[in-house]
Amino acid sequence: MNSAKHPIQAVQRTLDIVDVLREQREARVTDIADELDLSKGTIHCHLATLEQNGYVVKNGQRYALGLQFLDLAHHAKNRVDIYDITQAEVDALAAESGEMALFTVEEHGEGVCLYKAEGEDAVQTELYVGYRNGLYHTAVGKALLAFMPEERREEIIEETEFEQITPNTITDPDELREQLAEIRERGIAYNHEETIQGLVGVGAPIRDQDGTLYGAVSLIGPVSRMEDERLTEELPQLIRRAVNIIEVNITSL
Amino acid sequence: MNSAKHPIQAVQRTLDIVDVLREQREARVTDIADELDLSKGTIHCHLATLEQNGYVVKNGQRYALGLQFLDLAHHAKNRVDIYDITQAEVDALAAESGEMALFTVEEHGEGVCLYKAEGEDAVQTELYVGYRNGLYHTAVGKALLAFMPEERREEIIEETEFEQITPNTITDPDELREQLAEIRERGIAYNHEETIQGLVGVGAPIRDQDGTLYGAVSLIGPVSRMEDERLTEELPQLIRRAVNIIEVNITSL
DNA sequence: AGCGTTCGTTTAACACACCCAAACATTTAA
DNA sequence: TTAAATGTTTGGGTGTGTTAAACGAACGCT
Repeated sequence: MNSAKHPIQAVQRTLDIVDVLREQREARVTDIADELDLSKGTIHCHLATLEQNGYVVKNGQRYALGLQFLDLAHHAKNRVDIYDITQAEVDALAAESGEMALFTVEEHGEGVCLYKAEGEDAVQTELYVGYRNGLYHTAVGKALLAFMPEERREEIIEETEFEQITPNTITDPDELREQLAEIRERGIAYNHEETIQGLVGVGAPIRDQDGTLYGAVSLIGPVSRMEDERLTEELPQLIRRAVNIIEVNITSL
Repeated sequence: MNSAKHPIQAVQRTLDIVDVLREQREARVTDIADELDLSKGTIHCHLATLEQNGYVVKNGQRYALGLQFLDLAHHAKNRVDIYDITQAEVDALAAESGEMALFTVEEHGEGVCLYKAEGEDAVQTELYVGYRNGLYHTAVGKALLAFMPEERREEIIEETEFEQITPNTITDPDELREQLAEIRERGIAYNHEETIQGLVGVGAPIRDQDGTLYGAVSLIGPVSRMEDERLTEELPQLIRRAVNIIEVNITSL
């Protein structure tokens, strides 16, 4: 009996091994065997298979993720049609504002950063291309939630485990729903130190004429620079302009 | 009897499926089943396992690579210690020269592009981060070959299948060995339209004091701009400076 | 040097997990 | 409404992945 509830064991083991390598950067056969509670022989076979395919490299006894994943990442990214167009505009946003600019899409109910550009004064964060975030506590996330089909939104909110990351993080589904309604009216979403203390974000969704949601862009920076009319006027204006250019270009795809 | 010669079948199948998705961007169960000559049920189970882990997404009937690979790519990249340092210098190279600048490392006997930066007049190529190239026909590739341990070099040359990509491509192992000796003396490697007609490259290796090879950087541009003393003096000078800065920084790791 | 430890790798055999074919469900086309 | 083509589920047989144990290689130690 195989189905979604019964994943293929051998494949799942391989993915678990990959996950260990992702977290550890380097690991030996024994380390992984201990970690996953499997025999050394098993781990060895899996690693050999992965290595043959370029997904794993070994120097001496240490195994690590292979660069073949870069190729897959490239192809996964280019599946998103608007990637190229958006990249240029996010660069522009970063340059104009001096802050860090991000392009994020939704996948499996989470936000995935697809591109980031650093302006001159950009904050340094651990955020990287591929980083996954809960949608409920970021500017892009709320922008995405606000403008996706209601059905999908409720599905995601239902499955979300709200976590109090900072004092400002929204942990009540109904409070979130209220904010999302406001965002739909305003067209702009904010993150008031809900993810990291001292960090504020402004974001907006990217949609085509039919209202189909493609992703969202945002600017993030320190609370000291993100206040008053810069936060309520200047930056939203920059973002609106960028989103507009992207949306115009969607039609010509 | 399991060993490197007998990879785990189920895992290999999953990797084959991923490979199909890489090439096709989108595929249905039946497409993949036909392509790999496996039953639909089998493909379905594999895809379900991959989807549960975020490595595959499906809209309707169509399956595609998931963005989880971006995360793995990030971690695979950051395994290369000098990535951060090099990135900044490659950016500088691109800005100073106006051409396209690349950072490449060797893996499994091939060159893998880890970072690219586009100068103002940069040529547009299909080359992307993660792109794999034969070492024998690129500037970075020859720079890597020239300065790696002789044993490894011969091992790679032995396994290489030389292909006449352009009229200028080197297809004779001994001719390659001669060029590599010159490159070792000069410290600079060239690609004279050996990969793409009209495209010229200049590259140099990155090494530490012990002579350990870390990777190589290069500038590539149209033959019309890559001639005379710009090719023999100006660009090599830029590259030497960049490499030097990187090499100095290696010590402080 | 020689021993002991600690790895990775190989081996053979058994349990069971994967694959298939076919039935079912679901969508698309006519 | 019917028909065709697709995704999904099922159960059973076989070939395969797992394991434990033995082997070999590479250290570090006294």
